[in-house]
Amino acid sequence: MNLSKPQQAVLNKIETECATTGLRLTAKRQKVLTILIAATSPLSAYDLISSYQAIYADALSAMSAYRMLDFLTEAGFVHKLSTTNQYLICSHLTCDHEHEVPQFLICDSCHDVQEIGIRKGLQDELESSIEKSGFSLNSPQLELHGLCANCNNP
Amino acid sequence: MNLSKPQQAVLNKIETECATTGLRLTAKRQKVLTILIAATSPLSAYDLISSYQAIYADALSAMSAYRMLDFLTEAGFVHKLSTTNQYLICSHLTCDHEHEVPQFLICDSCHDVQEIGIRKGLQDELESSIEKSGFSLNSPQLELHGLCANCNNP
DNA sequence: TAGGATATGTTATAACATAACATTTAGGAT
DNA sequence: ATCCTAAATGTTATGTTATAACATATCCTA
Ligand SMILES: [Zn+2]
Ligand SMILES: [Zn+2]
Ligand SMILES: [Zn+2]
Ligand SMILES: [Zn+2]
Repeated sequence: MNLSKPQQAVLNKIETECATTGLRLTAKRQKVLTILIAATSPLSAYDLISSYQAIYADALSAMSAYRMLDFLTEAGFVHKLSTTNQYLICSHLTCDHEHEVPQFLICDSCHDVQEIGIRKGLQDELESSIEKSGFSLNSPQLELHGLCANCNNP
Repeated sequence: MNLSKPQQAVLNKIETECATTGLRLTAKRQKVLTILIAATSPLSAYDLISSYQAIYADALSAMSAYRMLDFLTEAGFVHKLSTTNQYLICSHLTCDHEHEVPQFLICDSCHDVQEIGIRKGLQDELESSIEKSGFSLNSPQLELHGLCANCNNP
């Protein structure tokens, strides 16, 4: 499986981070990551399984797929879109800035997804408005549905 | 099935609104609504089916359940939590103010859910920050996970 | 190189959701 | 009132997403 240069950079970054933190990036996990990095749109778990079979000529069981997706999500390399039950590589792995609260703009027409970071001040206000009620946030993630620029002006 | 006074008010409000707008609130839909209004926590579609069977001694097929949930959601009476695949009655049906962007605080410990409205200015900023990228929002709904006040201070 | 922790394999099944087509019901036009 | 049409519901089957439970393999460390 061939990755473009920027895609390879993402993989390298993850490898480095795993080496540093002690997370185990096994061969299978790396293959799964590679598929997600190369994907042009979010994949369902079973999409991933099909791709894996097609690309590596090797089976990936549902159980394993979910375990690996959990691992990668937990580590922050991958995000899950819970409105569509799909998984995608984080778009901000090779950025300098710290990773912000992920906010996804999901086009309901062409299914393109853009990951943007929520502005700090906005996030703060969101959090403070929430914490007034005694609620403490875990990890907010916003999934916003609508139409992308292309689909708006066809 | 007995509803408390405020619960009955919610149902009445919905009945009135349907009468006004021409939406058809059939007997089955009303029964489904009643269950959701009386529920103390969000229900999965299959929870609803079980309750329906238990309470009305009558079958509700999965197909029908999903169709009714779609209808009620579409009408704005019910919200779906896509992070948990559950449905719940809107908490703001009998409020005076217009319904705001729904924002759910979901306790990952006790599974309590609180529906709050996002402050107008915050919503505006969220939207404008998004629309700069040419994206036009459909109906944003925020689902935020964390710990509720009770579970924070046990 | 033994032993424990972590990861993966395997099988089965649970939980969530929709397709396709038949039948019934509600409400308006004649 | 009767017909007509659209909307709602019934029915059966199946597709899709996700996890349980237990076995085996692999990795790391002492
Ligand atoms: Zn990200
Ligand atoms: Zn689009
Ligand atoms: Zn609401
Ligand atoms: Zn709680």
